[in-house]
Amino acid sequence: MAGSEESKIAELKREQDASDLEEFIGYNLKRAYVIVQNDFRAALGKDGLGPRVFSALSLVVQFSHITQSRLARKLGIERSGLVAIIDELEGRGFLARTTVPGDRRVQALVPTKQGITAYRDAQARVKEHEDLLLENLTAAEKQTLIGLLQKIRSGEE
Amino acid sequence: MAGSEESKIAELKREQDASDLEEFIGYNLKRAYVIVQNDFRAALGKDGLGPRVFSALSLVVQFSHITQSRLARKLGIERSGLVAIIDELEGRGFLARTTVPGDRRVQALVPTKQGITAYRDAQARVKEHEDLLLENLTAAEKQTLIGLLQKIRSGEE
DNA sequence: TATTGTTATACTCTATAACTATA
DNA sequence: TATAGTTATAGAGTATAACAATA
Repeated sequence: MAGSEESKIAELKREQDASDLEEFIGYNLKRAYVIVQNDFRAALGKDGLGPRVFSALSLVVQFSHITQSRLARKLGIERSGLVAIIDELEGRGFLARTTVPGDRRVQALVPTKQGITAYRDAQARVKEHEDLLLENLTAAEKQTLIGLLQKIRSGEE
Repeated sequence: MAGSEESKIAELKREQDASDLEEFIGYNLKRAYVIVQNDFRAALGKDGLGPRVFSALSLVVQFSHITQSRLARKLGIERSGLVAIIDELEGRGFLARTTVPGDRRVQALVPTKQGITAYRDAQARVKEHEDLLLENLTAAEKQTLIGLLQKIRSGEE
């Protein structure tokens, strides 16, 4: 009877998991990403920073006086797409666009004290949520995962 | 001199990689996903199937006579979002909406011969591209990655 | 000529809500 | 009442192309 029950479960599992799609890295990445992203939004709440805005703020806090062009390159998005993100961060009072003596084209992005505090707070909350979401992964597995994802990313030009 | 050159490279690498963001699974997932997705689109060309449409076709080929509701659930999207995807596949002649005797609400999705052929062809091309893109990962690493991603996915309700 | 920030625009993906026809 | 498919709509996210100011 244990055998028959096992086979029933196995059959169910096969029907659920056997899809060709499961073999594609891309499909698995997408599905996993959606889960983690939803968790991210839950962590920071309805009026909290979105993932893109959070990432931009993170880099501005860490690399004060970075220019928008450099930031866009770091984030892997277009300069034009960054404008709205910086507008939002400036609107929230988390950073300032400052002029740079010697090159009046660029606008160095400088985090405010409030911005730094908000980032530290958000960072802690996202970390906490992510840890809880991924509690069925060991620390070693998480490290392996990050390593493999960065290996994929390392091929980018 | 080798030492000084090494330290310069190390310093550059540190500046590039030291970001807090790199510690987040979500950020790494997103960046890796974008790379693989772009590769996917390159694999199937400008007028080829998009990732979502490919995924839907895959499941219809594999689970013939699946209903739209079941398919949407399998793909993790809303019923309403699936309509345009099925429209496109039907427009390309890759599947047919067929009535089901006994329940006139549902429309069983049946792949055409052309649809099956197109899927097999696309599947092979995507696989080939993905293998090339990820050639710096060993087969074992790819298996590990898929396993870890599915572990994340397994927590979903 | 090239680069920085910007605007305008369009396209993809996705969700929510409401409708219809069935059950 | 509930479900399947559908429509309408809106909001992210992103890219492309063009522009003004500056180098």
